Amino acid sequence: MGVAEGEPAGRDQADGRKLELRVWLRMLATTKLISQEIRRRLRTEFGATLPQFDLLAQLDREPDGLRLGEISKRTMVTNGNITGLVGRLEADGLISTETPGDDRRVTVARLTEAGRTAFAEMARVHESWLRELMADVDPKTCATLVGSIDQLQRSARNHLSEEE
Amino acid sequence: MGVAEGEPAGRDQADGRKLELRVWLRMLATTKLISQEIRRRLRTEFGATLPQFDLLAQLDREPDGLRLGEISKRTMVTNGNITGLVGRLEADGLISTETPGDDRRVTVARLTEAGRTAFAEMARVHESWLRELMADVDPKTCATLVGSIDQLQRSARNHLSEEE
DNA sequence: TATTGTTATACTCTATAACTATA
DNA sequence: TATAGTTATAGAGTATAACAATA
Repeated sequence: MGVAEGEPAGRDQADGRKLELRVWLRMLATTKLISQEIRRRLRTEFGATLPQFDLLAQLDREPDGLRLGEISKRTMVTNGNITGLVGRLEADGLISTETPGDDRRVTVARLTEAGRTAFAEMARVHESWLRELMADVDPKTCATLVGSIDQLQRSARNHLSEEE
Repeated sequence: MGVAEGEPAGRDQADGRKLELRVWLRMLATTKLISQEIRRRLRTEFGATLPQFDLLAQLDREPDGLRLGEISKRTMVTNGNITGLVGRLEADGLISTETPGDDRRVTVARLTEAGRTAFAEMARVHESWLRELMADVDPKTCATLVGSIDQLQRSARNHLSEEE
């Protein structure tokens, strides 16, 4: 979890047994490092949190809005906590909610015009932060990473506790 | 942030401009997916949290213990919050603290015997979880990932806000 | 009965700043 | 004055479970 691994770099290939652990520890540390920086900047520049940004990003690509349960799945935030997140964003005027159809249990959230405008700017700046933070990464490495991480994500999904 | 990217997979290489963003979003989502699972298991099996596990792991590789400030750096947890973490772990009997030298400002934490035993078991099981979750990942991909993520971490470190 | 979402709760993490004691 | 760590505080995240309304 921590940054320092405290082990020589040369034996990465040799010691295959703990390779998964090494990948995970590095990934966790790196993600923590970057996400702390991104969270800090989101807060100071936009007064937003990462889960809020994530939620807005999901709605931004769905002009018709999303049901709260679907938002919960996509953001990996539990239903009960979506209620609070949506409440805060609605209070800020960035999203609105409605019950669109006949099923009165359903709530759909979507971006307001103000929310769409605000998110566009946030996304633009956010992307530039990532380019900046990853400036020293070889583009080929970058391209490889996308696929490798996808593979990792699929594997993890397949082996979560007892489902599907 | 979210899991679904909602874009066709084929253009990863073509659209180089947003490659950094794509890497980051996938990495964040994957890390969240896995760490939620790991946190859940740590809690149910050992009553521990991820930051606690991280702290214990740092102490496990330092038989002489670590100063709190050093723990703070390695775990990327602020000084003020280390106090609380250390307090909880000490209350559980897993670590002990002392002022070893003449400088009475310094506090060093180290694993107790019980803590070392408990962590050994936690680490063993934790490693098996990772092997399980990453079972479908090609070993070569795994080996590549270690280096790629290291490169990414170094880049991010170099471009954090105004330091070093 | 199952589903959608809300409420309630408890705990932890996260971040900041002011503070104490020591050097 | 600078450093090591503590205390205080505020706000969010995280997880669980019980619950209401609807289907």
